[in-house]
Amino acid sequence: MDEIAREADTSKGGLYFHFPSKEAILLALLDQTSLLLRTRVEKAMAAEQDPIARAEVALRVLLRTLTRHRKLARILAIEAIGAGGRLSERALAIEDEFAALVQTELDAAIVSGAIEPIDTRVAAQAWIGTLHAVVLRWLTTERASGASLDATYETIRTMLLRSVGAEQVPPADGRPDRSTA
Amino acid sequence: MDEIAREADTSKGGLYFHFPSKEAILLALLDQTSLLLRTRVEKAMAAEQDPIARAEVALRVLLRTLTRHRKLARILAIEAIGAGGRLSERALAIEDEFAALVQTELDAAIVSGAIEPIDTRVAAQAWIGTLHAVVLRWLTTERASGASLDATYETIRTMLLRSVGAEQVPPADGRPDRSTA
Amino acid sequence: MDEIAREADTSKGGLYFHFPSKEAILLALLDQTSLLLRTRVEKAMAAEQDPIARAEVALRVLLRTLTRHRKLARILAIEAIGAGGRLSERALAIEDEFAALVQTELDAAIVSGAIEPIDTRVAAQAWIGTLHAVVLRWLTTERASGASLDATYETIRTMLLRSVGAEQVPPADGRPDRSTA
Amino acid sequence: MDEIAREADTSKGGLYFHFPSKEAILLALLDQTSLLLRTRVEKAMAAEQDPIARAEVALRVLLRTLTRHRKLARILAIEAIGAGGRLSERALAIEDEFAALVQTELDAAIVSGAIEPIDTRVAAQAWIGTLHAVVLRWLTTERASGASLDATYETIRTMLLRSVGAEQVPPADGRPDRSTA
DNA sequence: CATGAATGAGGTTTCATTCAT
DNA sequence: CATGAATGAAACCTCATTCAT
Repeated sequence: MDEIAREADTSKGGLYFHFPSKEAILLALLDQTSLLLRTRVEKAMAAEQDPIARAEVALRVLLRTLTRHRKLARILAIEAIGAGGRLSERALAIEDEFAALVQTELDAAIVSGAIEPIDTRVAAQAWIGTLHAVVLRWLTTERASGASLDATYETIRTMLLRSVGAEQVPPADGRPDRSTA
Repeated sequence: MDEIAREADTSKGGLYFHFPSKEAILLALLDQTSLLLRTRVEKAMAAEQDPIARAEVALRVLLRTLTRHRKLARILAIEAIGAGGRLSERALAIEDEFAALVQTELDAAIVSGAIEPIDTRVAAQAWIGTLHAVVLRWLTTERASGASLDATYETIRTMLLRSVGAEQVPPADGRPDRSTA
Repeated sequence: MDEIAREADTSKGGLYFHFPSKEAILLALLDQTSLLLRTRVEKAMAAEQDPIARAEVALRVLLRTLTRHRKLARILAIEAIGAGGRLSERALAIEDEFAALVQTELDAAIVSGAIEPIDTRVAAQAWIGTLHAVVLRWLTTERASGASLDATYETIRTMLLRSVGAEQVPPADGRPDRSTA
Repeated sequence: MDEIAREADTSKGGLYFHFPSKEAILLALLDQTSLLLRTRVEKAMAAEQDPIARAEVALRVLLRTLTRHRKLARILAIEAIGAGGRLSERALAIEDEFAALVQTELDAAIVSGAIEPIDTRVAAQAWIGTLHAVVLRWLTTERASGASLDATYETIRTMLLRSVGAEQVPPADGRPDRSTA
């Protein structure tokens, strides 16, 4: 609490005026962070039409945003989960939210016939879990440059699309991919 | 330490006679657990010939063993990672060990032509990350029955094999799977 | 720390709010005590002109003040020295400070021709060491009354003055001593 | 106790077979050390006839022996005194023993007319206290070479002899000192 | 006699929380 | 609303002593 007060340029008493406990502060931080993430992810998804493209761009933006906010990524992917209590619950619930976002698109992709029927709840969890693993690895090694992360992303993008039997959609950079024509 | 001493039916002093610090106890616990896991996984892998089958059985045994030792799974998948310091390092190193096991098989599968070339380090991380996600979900929800876990496993098995472009190998129970013929 | 907190009518946590460690508390106590002693000693020295008289009054006031604060004398003369670490260093440094005070006067006495040339650093240490011995003896025996301490002081005063070859100066109580005329 | 057992090439249990407590071990160590010191000092004294020479050689041998056994000097001059309880008592009693040795010679010197009447108990304490101060300073600074210690000793020898009004006796190396003739 | 595993009281320090100002 | 001194429970660790083998 001393450190939080110092960083926030206020006093410990001031913190307790606004929040009932330390856990409440961290919970609020998680909420705010997840809102930031959701907003960015949903904005990017709105720019895509195809369900698979929407799911894919969700992951891409998630990864890009987390790697731009290393400390928040640490909190979401490591510290909150290991903290126990309501913090763990909330951190996992946030992952669930993003999984639900992905699941919705996978469901739509099944309806449109783009992919074969599959348990989309588990599939979405797997996608988010893979992203989690990549972020975790990046957080716990300093070498990983942005370039290597981009290469890593291309690899998992290919794997995840294949995992649900999706034809390779064009990369998000807009270059049309005619291989499926 | 009081709680550990109580559970171990000994005293705090006795603990410190055998271990130099609390961290050392937990580190030893991680080592012992990872050894148990490795032993079971490698034994199961030895019974398979095909690289993809070996990789697949590794995941299956890992999942089965972790779900049979809920507390150790909690420690490996959640608590050690969030604990910071050497404990986090070790927990991640253990995941890396299993990823390396999988990577070796994927490399062999590429050499044998069973799957297309791919960045096997990332692919193995993705596989383990997916398993991690499944275990995490199981740990943080009590409803999940053994049956639903088995169903979940079948889903991710299919996904993971597809993700590296592998033909669907027969399930480990020996029933031939002709769907890909 | 429990005992310090109790005596100070505060809590252990309160102590740690004001001091970073137990050692810091004791160090501060040593500093405060040595400041008190120095102040009294220097005030008394300022009232004397003759270097030997100034050195002598320093010892007299030191002894008088220490015997009026038995607990602090215990800490300075016994406990801090045996405590090890920075506490020992500081306690010895405090004795050195007083030795330096005495040394300055002995140097002046040599310059003025009042005493023969001598290694004043060692001589000052010897004077302070003699005082230390007297205080130590008084601290570790309860019988010693103020009267016997005064008699003891007269004996060591005579010895110390003789040790540097000083003519017997008049006692500080102002009664002129013509025995050396 | 672990450290003592290790240094003594035995076990903690073995220690407790021979001694009832840690304090008893240290007390025995003090006793043995003081016996060693007494033996050497009394042997050297026996070689001298003149009381003042005997007192002086006592101090010289004490200093020489302590500086040849730095660890024991530390224990006697610092650690035991600060340890509290029976250890402090015993360490001070040992200093008292040596003071008594010196006192006996000073008494004889008074009887023989070599020095003026004086409170020999206090005088002997002062002599030992001066020696204590010199040893303490040597123990807490590493620079002090043997040579500088010898020079220091010459200074305090002169001071101590003067302090009781003794004619300068010849130094113990046998060279007659005629300066006082 | 010797061993070393075990004990447990006590040590210092931390930190989320409270509250008088 | 804000401050920061104060609280005290709990954390990790130490070590003189005991005792079954």
